[in-house]
Amino acid sequence: MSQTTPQSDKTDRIVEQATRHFAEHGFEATKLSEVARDAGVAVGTIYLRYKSKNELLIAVMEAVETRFDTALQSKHLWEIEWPERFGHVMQAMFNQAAKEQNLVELMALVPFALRDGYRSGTRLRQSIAAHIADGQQRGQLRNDVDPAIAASLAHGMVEGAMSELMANPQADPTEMIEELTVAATRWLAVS
Amino acid sequence: MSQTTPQSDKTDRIVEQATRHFAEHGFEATKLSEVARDAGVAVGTIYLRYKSKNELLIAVMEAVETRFDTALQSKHLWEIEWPERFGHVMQAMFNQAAKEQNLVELMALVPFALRDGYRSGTRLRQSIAAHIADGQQRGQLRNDVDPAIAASLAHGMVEGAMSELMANPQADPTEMIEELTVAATRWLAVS
Amino acid sequence: MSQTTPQSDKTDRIVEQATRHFAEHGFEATKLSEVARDAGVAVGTIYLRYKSKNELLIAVMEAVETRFDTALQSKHLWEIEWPERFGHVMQAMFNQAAKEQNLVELMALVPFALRDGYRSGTRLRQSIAAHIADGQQRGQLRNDVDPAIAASLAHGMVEGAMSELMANPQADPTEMIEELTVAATRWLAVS
Amino acid sequence: MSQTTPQSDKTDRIVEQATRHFAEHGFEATKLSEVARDAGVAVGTIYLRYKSKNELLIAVMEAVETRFDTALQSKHLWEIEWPERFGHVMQAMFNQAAKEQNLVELMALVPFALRDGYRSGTRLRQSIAAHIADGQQRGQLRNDVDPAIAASLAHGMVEGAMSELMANPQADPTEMIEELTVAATRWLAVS
DNA sequence: AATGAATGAGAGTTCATTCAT
DNA sequence: GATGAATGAACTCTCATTCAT
Repeated sequence: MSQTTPQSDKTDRIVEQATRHFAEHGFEATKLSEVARDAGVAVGTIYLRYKSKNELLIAVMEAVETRFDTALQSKHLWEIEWPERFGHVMQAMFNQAAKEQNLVELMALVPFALRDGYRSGTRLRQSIAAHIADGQQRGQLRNDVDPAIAASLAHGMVEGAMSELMANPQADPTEMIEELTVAATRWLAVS
Repeated sequence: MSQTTPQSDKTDRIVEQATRHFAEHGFEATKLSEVARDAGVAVGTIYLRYKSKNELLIAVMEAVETRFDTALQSKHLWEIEWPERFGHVMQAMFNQAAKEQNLVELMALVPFALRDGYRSGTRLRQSIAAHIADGQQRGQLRNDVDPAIAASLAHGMVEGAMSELMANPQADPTEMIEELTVAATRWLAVS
Repeated sequence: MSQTTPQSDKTDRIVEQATRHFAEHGFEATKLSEVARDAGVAVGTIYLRYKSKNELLIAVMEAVETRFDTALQSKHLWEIEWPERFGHVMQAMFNQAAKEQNLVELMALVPFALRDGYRSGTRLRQSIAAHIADGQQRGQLRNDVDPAIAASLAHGMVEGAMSELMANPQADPTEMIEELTVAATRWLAVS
Repeated sequence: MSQTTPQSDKTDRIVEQATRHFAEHGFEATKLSEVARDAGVAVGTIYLRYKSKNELLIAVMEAVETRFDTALQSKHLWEIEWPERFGHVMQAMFNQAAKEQNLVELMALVPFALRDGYRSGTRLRQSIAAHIADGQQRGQLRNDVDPAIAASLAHGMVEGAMSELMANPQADPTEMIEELTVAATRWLAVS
């Protein structure tokens, strides 16, 4: 089903290594020569696919957001009732954030590199907003809250939890997810 | 009353301009030559005070955190009852975050530049945690929540709100603060 | 017969110009930008070959020593009997020293730049010591002198002669070589 | 007899520390701020006495040469007969060179820093030449050698010996002085 | 399409020198 | 005379980007 031409193979390896380097060292400290070396291609090959380092970063960030999105749009998730769904949504975001590790931090960095052309997190917040709107339509979430605003606050809470976890490695992830769920439920569920 | 030696004068201008440049362009894109020029000093003068660009960034971040801290520790704030205090704390953080603009984003960036020696946001989260603990002691906030966790989630929410505001300039700050307050109240106030 | 790839071509020009600049201005006063310009390459090209200015100096010094060495190890020289060989050895060192001009002075400078990793003159002194040992084995030179010590004194004498010649341009090189030869012969030849 | 005003006191300390720093780190790597600090004066004070770093180096080198000179012109030395005097002259130069350590190397460096205005070693070679001329007048040294040339070769030999000693710390100074004396005697003494 | 040697603009940093106090 | 904070020119080194092969 999925075609793997030699080209797409290289593209995949480039994005994979770029993701790793951006996550580990940040944007500026990532050297295209090292990305190329680790991807097993020549520097020039990267430039056949992306016009600049900036564009490569955009491609990486879009891939990250797509993965978040996919996690949030799994059919299974949309079938769960509220407020139980909170736990699952939080868990999904959290899992993804944990996998992507520093890329979550990196997303905050993008605006500096690319004042224009890229607004990180937008798609992600839209997916969360869609979940919340769904809950409102089902009458299971309070409808006195703008889904977009609720989504950005919820997104911020997950990032806050990740941030605490990174600053404080002995914190307990399970406890944090639970607290996230409790907070969201009290705040948004119909009483 | 307040002493202003020529030295401290220059230091102030350097930190002020560095803050502005870091906030507007990020760490790497900030040029010390421009910071110096805008502060009205020579590049070398910066180096009399800070051993490196990294150290200058640390100084800037510490000043930012101090300002947040000061806002959160105003005596007046600590005299307000809960859950009303939520509104004022949120407002205070929000005001400060709005003033510091992109520095909030920058705080997420620091770890890449200075993987060690600096953990941004820690002091700020501790101040919030102190407020929450205070509310618990007064019996006005639920005490089944760890203040440290609650603080990081609350901090995240404010950042999420700021992020939304920057991505979406026609969003209404007043509405966001209100929503922040409502969310925190439902989540943490004793019912 | 002799392969000249574009790369080795550039390397040669870089070393050639670096040699000239180091010799004319010393280590610190040599500007890589000027070396690059005179070699007809970009600064970055130098750094593709040498990790730092220090490494470039080492490469230059090694090339100088190699040239001295080659001059002293010419098969023809080793076939001459003692004490006649003194004249030829002295002449060879002297010619080389005259060609390399200030690089001889530069060799004394290296230790400051590279306290470690490079000991200049060592190979040269070893070559001279080999000649002297050869004369002793043939029974044509006194064998109550340690060849290593004799080599360092002889080497010093040549440098002293060069030094005099540079301080005092109207001195006569031929006379100095003759005097060097006489001194060495009286000192080391079996009577 | 010798007046020690506060000024000359400071001058002495400046030259003393400058000597140490130049000897230990070379010309370029010597920082006037450190010299000043170690001499217990302000940087500006150095500039009240010397117009530039170059001039300070000249002052240091002149002081070094003066010390060598003084050692070679001690009345006692001039009363010794030849060829015995060789041993004492060699010893005197050697002692001084050992004390001044790297300054001997530094003397070779001066020409780069000060292409004009200073020719190092000249006075020293003149003092040696005077000794040799004295031996010739007394009929105790061969007079078929130009004292100036002989002096430069002899000077070179001592530097060669020092150089060997620095490159090869387990070499025996006593043996080297002895060898220096033997060489000079065979070369220059009337048979 | 792929390569990777070459480019060169640009930044952080240092430190001799000055001069107001 | 003495100070030392301030200056700013100048250097080494990096790395995104290009392009001949």
